[in-house]
Amino acid sequence: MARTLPTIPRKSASQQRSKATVEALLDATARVLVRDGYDRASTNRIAAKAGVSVGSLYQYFPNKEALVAALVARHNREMLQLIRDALKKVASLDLATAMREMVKATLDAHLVDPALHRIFADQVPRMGQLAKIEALKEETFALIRAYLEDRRKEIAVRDLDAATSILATTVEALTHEFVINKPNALDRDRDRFVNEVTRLVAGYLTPGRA
Amino acid sequence: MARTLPTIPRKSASQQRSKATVEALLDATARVLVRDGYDRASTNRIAAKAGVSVGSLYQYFPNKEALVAALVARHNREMLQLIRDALKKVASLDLATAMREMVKATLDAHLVDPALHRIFADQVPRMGQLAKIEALKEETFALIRAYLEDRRKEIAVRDLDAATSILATTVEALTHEFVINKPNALDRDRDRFVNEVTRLVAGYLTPGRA
DNA sequence: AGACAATGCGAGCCATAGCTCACAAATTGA
DNA sequence: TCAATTTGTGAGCTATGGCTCGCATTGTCT
Repeated sequence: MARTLPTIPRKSASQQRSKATVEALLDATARVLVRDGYDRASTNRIAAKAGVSVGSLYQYFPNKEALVAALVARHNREMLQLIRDALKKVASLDLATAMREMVKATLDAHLVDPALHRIFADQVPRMGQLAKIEALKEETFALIRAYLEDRRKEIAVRDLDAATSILATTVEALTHEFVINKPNALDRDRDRFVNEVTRLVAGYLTPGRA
Repeated sequence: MARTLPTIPRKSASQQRSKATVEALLDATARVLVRDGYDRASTNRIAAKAGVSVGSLYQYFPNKEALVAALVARHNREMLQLIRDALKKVASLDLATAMREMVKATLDAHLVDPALHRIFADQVPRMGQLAKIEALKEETFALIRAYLEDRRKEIAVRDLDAATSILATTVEALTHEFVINKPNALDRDRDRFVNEVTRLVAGYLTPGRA
């Protein structure tokens, strides 16, 4: 056999292998969590689903908590990226439009993997490392707060932190509830939802105009 | 010893005894949940704390899930009673005042036992019988919806169900967040909070007036 | 008093799940 | 080629916690 191009170095094959293992474990964790729930998602089951042995699992994650926490982190990164992009795009637009885009982005974020997100919300205990489920909220808070700061003059609110908190919490809670209770919503339903939520928060920030 | 009044019948002493046992178990469950968290709250520990044996525990509750579910139900009953009373009082008042009272009642409800409520929210998995944690929301929904129906003409919303859902979810989420993040809030802080939330929801229902 | 029922007891069974460890296979570098 | 290193394996150890069951105590009724 002609061994073609032996000089081209494969870039760290071993690293590649282990990376794939880690990815497989995270993917399997997500699938098993969704299928069986948090309690029934044993590390043995997850490893089996990933096609690796438990031993390998514990080579990359010190315990079950850390494994799930890593998955949460990955999921939060994906969601947060959408929020970030949306707020970047509307930085220069008016408040009502910006709010609308933020609500839409939040909805999109929740549609990344609703089933998994629901498991996180309903079954994964927020304690220890898992408390970082909340990290998403904190980062979102920072993004929104930065935007509001920019537009401070246009909004009718004294305490910016309080307003940010109200905004972030409200939009998050409403979006979560909507995705859970209307899993089969059509585009039309989603538009209506976005309309209502936008009206709610925009009216709060700028009470003047209807 | 003079056995005084032997003729007066104790009303069903045995029933009384078992009722006390059940109460002790529920109280102990609450305390152990708050102290140790859901996972560490073993039935043995709870029985010990209640001063009864595990066997007695399983005489009144088929399993751990049912035990915690019973506690959740008791807690929800207490909270819901406050909401119910508040809405009954304001049935004839104007919308803004009614909203304010509802927000205040929701806050009071969350202050019944914040630590326990937090455990329910953060650690108790919403599955199986425990899903009834959500029952509180549904009943609150019904109460609010009935009120809004009464005042339909005054509010600027097409879909009453949607409005109710937005209202209930928003107030609940904001109140929850407030109680969690500001556990040592003063009356002054609470008033401010109630003001803001009232403005938010009242502005949503009646966009006309600021 | 005596019998029957209701309630309480708690050592221990059993299933499960997190995690370890001694070993094997793959990969790399020289 | 061959040792050294990285990566993978999975049977099984250990701890834990839900739950049972045979027995004891308390209470009731006649």
